[in-house]
Amino acid sequence: MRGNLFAVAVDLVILTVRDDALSVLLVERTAPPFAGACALPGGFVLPHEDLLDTAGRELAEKTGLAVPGHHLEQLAGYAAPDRDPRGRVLSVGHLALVPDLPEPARTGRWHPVAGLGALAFDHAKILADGVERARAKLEYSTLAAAFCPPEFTVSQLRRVYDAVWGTALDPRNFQRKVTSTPGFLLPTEAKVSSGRGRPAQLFRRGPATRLHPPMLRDTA
Amino acid sequence: MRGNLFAVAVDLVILTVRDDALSVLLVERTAPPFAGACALPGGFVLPHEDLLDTAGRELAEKTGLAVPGHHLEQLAGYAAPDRDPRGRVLSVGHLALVPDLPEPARTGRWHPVAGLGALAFDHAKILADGVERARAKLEYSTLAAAFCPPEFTVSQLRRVYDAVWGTALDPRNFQRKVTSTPGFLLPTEAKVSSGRGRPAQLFRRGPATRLHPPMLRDTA
DNA sequence: TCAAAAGTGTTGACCGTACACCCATGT
DNA sequence: ACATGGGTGTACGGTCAACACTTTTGA
Repeated sequence: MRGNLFAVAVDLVILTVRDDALSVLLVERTAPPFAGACALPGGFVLPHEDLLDTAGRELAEKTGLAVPGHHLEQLAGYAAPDRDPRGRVLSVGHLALVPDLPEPARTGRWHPVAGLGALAFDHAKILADGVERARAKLEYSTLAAAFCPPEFTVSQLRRVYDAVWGTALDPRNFQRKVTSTPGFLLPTEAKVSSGRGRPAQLFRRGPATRLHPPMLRDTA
Repeated sequence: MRGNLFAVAVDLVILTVRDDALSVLLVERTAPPFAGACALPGGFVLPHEDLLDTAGRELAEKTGLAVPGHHLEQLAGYAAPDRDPRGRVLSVGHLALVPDLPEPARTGRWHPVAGLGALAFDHAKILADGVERARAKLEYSTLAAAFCPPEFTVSQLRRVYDAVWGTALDPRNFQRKVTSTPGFLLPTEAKVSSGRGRPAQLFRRGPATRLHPPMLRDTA
């Protein structure tokens, strides 16, 4: 078998919406290269693991979140010859969408993706790809609900769209759109009053995964 | 640097439309494992290469096509621990869309993707992902033209959609849709008469890359 | 009573589908 | 003349953006 050998790592773009801002979990590097810089959390693939296993393990280690029930998908492979000064490392980027959490226990901090500084390695590129994937997927899937807690209101869901897209969607049309898509939102008995105004119906995620027709984002 | 080492390969899903059938270029394996079985063309990443370099080199070797001017994109990484009996091999699948060619010179043969037998390794999965990606991209991009020769008619383009999607789109509405999308098709001076009927206008690919609004495929 | 947020009704514009119809060519 | 495929016109129906309007709460 010809070909030189690579170390294979998995890096995670873990996104959430905090304070109406799309945010990513970053860790600070303590060892060279790029010591002191921010980086995506990640790690090497162990002998018995498939890529998604490694990604799920890293997600659990960094956030305490179990993989089933949280969205995790592969983004792409990154293998530029000089991307790691230590040698030939191929990294497989992954995208995770999680609800807003208390500050993660172990390591890492949330950073709004807007106005972020330089990142270690080619992680800025991986992050950009992840953000772009997330933006695109909200259009034609029900994935926005992955950013919400188990029970949420239509307003919370709309704030997710507005944060990810930088839009200001019309609350009335948005309401009709999502509630009239079969299987997107399951109504619960409960209502919740968030300070002012009429209390909102609480919903759970439904079984639907595709959004037909898609949500349009040009209402910037 | 911890982690065990991988050999890294690139496998190509090279699709075309031949005789109104979506077809893929496959090579027959001569050496074990899977000797005698069909497989996607591919090869190992060389020391100085990035992934797309390797994919472009393989595409040129197998089809004689130059990379600039032909669509080539990464699909995903595949790294199940037991996917190659020789050891730990990570393969990065790539998707190429090419016009109908004379039977490729060196090696490999075109096979319609419908009713294909078993493939070596996990190549059936990679192929399925590539086909699905191609199907999805025709909806919202002008990529269908990548399956056509430099000059083509609206009918040829429609046959691409029908072959990839298994649809029978309405020729009249299709015509209006593609000709009214700015930058999709550039009219040329020439017309061509394909045996019977009124000669058709010849077009070239335009600069547009997105299709807005998307082409819909439910007219099965 | 007022402000604010949740939710419903309605209208006009746009787009996709379906299909009638005309155009240009080979036999 | 006729069949065949290229291309245009048009009417119907669905969806979306915009916005008036009602409902339900806290202050």
